[in-house]
Amino acid sequence: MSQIPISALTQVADYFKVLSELSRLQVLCALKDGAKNVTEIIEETSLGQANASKHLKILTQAGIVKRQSQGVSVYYQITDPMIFDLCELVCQRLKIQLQEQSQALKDLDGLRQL
Amino acid sequence: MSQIPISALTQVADYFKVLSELSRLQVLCALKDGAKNVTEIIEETSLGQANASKHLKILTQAGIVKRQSQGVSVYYQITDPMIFDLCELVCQRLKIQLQEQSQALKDLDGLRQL
DNA sequence: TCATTATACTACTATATAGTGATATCACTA
DNA sequence: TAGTGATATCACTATATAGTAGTATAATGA
Repeated sequence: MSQIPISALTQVADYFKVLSELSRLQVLCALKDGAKNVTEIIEETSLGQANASKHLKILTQAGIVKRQSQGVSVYYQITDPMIFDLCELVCQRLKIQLQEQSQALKDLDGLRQL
Repeated sequence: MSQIPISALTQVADYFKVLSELSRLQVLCALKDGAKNVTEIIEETSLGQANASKHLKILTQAGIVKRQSQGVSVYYQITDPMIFDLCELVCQRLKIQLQEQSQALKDLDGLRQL
């Protein structure tokens, strides 16, 4: 029945999994305006060094960021700005859901007055 | 520094987390062409009954699907087709990455001939 | 060469959750 | 009202992974 092969769906799920951690989204936000080295990323995200390093590895392996040594430090940058489109779509959706909830609350409040 | 508040980013991460499981994507695919009841969903996805029920609850709580009792059975349907846009974007990206990898392999192969 | 700084890796703990069998609940029917 | 089928929930196990302390490696400068 499923037209889409499991293997493809698994890859999509894995991609979403990379984006499903607050810490990694924080790293991506830190890189939104351009490349930064690990120290800068740590400062901006308040992640521990080892932890930041681990997340950067995961993001690199997923092809979402790109690693570039420069002297003693390592610069990371976004490979694919598409991820911000993804986030934007999700944000819009969450906003709509909030509005609907708020409207439902109002309706409920109206009911109470009967 | 981070313009985006942690709380908003957390919600985005949570939304991605819901989409980061193969089983849940399978359920969503099963619902792509319209509402189905739990039995049909189980048949199409080969998930266990308890497991399917759990995933349907998670998808419902995330506002991605909608639950509707109809007699003895319960029908679920997609609330927001936007998720398929998300999947499509990710698929496109994965395709590009595959192409790049394939090209890199070719380049490596060319190198070998020198 | 030694010291220092930046980054990565290893080993570990704690937590979250996917999957599953058993049970509960609910709607319908004989 | 008892029985049946559909769905949800509970309790449990197994697994994955986020965070962290400590250590290793690599580049630079004294």
